[in-house]
Amino acid sequence: MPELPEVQTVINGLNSLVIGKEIQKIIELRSGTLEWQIPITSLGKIESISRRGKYIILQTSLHYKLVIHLRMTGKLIFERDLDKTSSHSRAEIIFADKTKLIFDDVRTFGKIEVMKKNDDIPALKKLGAEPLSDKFNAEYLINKLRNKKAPIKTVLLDQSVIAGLGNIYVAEILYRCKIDPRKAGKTLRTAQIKEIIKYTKVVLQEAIKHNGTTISDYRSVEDKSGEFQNFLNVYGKKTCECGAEIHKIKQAGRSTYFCNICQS
DNA sequence: ATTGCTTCCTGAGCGC
DNA sequence: TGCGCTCAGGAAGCAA
Repeated sequence: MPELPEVQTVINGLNSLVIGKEIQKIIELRSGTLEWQIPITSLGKIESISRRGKYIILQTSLHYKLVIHLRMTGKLIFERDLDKTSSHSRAEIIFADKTKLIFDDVRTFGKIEVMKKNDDIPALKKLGAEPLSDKFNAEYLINKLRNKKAPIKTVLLDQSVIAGLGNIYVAEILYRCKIDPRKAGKTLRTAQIKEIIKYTKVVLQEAIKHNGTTISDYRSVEDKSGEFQNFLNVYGKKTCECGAEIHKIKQAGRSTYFCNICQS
């Protein structure tokens, strides 16, 4: 599932492949995928691409923007042949130079929203700090954890606390910090909170360096798998490096993997 | 205010 | 071979 490193890898790919391309049209192949806030006949060229949390934002020259969320199985695949199709194509952005960007999404939760460049994106207003920014520091997280009775695992998945983490990276971060995912957020010591800050940045940067994690569906814009799955310590694992069994439990409906020897 | 359950959806994997 | 079941999960919406 695309989390921050996968989304960033997609953006890096888009930056080298679609900047400056004129959007001729966008075709919706499955209803509910594409949402037009306003009727638009011409979007213009793709001017810049940015990320906020797990959202991809494409700015166009005629003062519009496309806001894309891949959710669990969404992929943006660049294709030079207009006739090529994809097995679960939900929408296609057709460029004037006869290339296209396919939005492929098995589980159909992903969305593309077209809106005016200066309009607020409601979902973005709720997002917490970018984990790789200076705003994500000990003081910030201490404040956010102050009243959290919920387990730290659940808190770190909350996009209004940190924008961009998902189930895989939260598991890996807590493993590196040696913190039990079941521990209530507000009970963490300052030293532990500092560890979370540190390893969140370390793990995300390492994952970006390896083009993200591919468990099943995730692919880059050039349809390549990531490599960070080869460096996971707990997510989807049966045995810890220490030799102990990795525990798999449910927290707020999500699976959590951890080593109860190393993480206590 | 906080938390966690349910919902959306499809395909993989499993037992029989 | 094929059926039915469970599981995977990001985030919105809702209920406690």
